[in-house]
Amino acid sequence: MNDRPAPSSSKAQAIVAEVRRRIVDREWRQGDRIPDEAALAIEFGVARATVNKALQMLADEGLLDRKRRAGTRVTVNPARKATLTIPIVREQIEGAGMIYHHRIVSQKTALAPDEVAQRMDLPPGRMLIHLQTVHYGDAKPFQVEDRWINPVAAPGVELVDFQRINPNEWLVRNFPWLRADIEFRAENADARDARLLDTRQGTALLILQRTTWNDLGAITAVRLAFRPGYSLTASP
Amino acid sequence: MNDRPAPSSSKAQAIVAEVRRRIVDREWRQGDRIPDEAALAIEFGVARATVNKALQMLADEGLLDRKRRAGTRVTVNPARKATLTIPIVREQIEGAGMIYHHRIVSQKTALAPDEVAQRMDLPPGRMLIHLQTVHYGDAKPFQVEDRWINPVAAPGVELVDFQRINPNEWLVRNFPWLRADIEFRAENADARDARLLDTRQGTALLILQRTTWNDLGAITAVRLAFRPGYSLTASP
DNA sequence: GCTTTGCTTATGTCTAAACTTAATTATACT
DNA sequence: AGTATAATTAAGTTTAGACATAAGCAAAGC
Repeated sequence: MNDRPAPSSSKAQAIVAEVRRRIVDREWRQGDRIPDEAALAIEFGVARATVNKALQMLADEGLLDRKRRAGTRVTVNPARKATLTIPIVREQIEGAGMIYHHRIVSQKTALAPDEVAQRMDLPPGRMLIHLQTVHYGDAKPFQVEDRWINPVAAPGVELVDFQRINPNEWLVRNFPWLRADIEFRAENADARDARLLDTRQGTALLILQRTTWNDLGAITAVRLAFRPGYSLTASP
Repeated sequence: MNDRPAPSSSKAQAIVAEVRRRIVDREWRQGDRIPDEAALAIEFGVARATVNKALQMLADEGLLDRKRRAGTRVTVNPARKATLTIPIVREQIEGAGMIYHHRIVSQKTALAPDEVAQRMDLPPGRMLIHLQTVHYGDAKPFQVEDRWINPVAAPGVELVDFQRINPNEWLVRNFPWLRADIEFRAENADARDARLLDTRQGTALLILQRTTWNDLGAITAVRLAFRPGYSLTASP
């Protein structure tokens, strides 16, 4: 129900819960300065480091604002954060109890279009691998993937048989990334999307667009179009 | 470019960076067990607690898997996490240098429809406040909000003048929540969406649906429809 | 062979104490 | 008054040491 790391029962967790309660019950109002770490340490009978850990968690969550010397305040307008897990398609499909398979619709080496080169911070004129893949769950199309891979940052990509392992899994297993851009959007299905996803042109699709980099430059830029009606869940 | 909490320069941060480098450079491969905290503490010349902090950060990020006694391993299939900040509409619009205003299209007390009652975990037959709002940036529609508010969990809601303060801001400032459900979806604009967002019926819209609870029960359930073409950015 | 039991180990958590650093407040100076 | 400077404070970080706990391992028992 709350943060990931938390193994539920620990002094720090208990403090997190209690502070959260005080905020929700409005004992501590938005903008209020709360007692300092030393005071809370005495109140809860723990070391200051433990209070520090608890308050840091709440600050990461966006519920508290902390500044050196100025103290800790309850965030006034918490622009709350949500964490979303971007799963591996296959695991997602199999996790839902369906049979997974994928199909490479097209694979070729091609000049990066301007739009792609720009997204990947590459000079124009680079040759990239272009892959189009459909992922199926129980033989029904689940996701359409349009991917460009940079062989400079992902050496060996030319030799992979993507019929056997899908492009995402191969990349994820072989090229951890340092930085990524992730973007969500809604788009009306074009003719190709519609055909591959077995739906009508114009249907609203959830689009995830992601570009990843390692120390050698952009690894890959991908556009994922989910099947109509798909919804993505985020946890606060 | 990386984690939120990080104050950039600290021993723990340096360790995070170095471990990340070793993973990216494949000195430590996926599935490999890495040296234990004690060994890394000696290697980096710091206390074990410092190594622990650094490795915890990387584990939270999903790059490492840690288990008691079993040691720490590089995650095999990192289902990476992304954080998205759900901003206050007004701040978002003003932050983009536009003039913000909102318009309450309708406000009434009404019986919760089944679908809404279910989403809010409420027994059927509850009276809720139903609000429809359009948020504008420079007089162009930016977001359409369809909201149900539970007066039991948000007492005082009946007395608020939502022409003056928009529903979201009032709620956020007065009723911090404990738990939330957040969901993203794409939908084709219906007639009402199209009219309010000044677009054509059928246009693909990004939809954010969110329900929040405090200790008194569900506070509010809201469906936000963003203007066509809007994209949401997440950071890893 | 299979299961149980206990030992061992790596991480998880906490503590007390120290030092660092940003930011506020007070003070002295112009 | 306005500005520069120093003192103070609260959070940020680190350390060394301790104990807790889950999980792997091996020996003993069935």
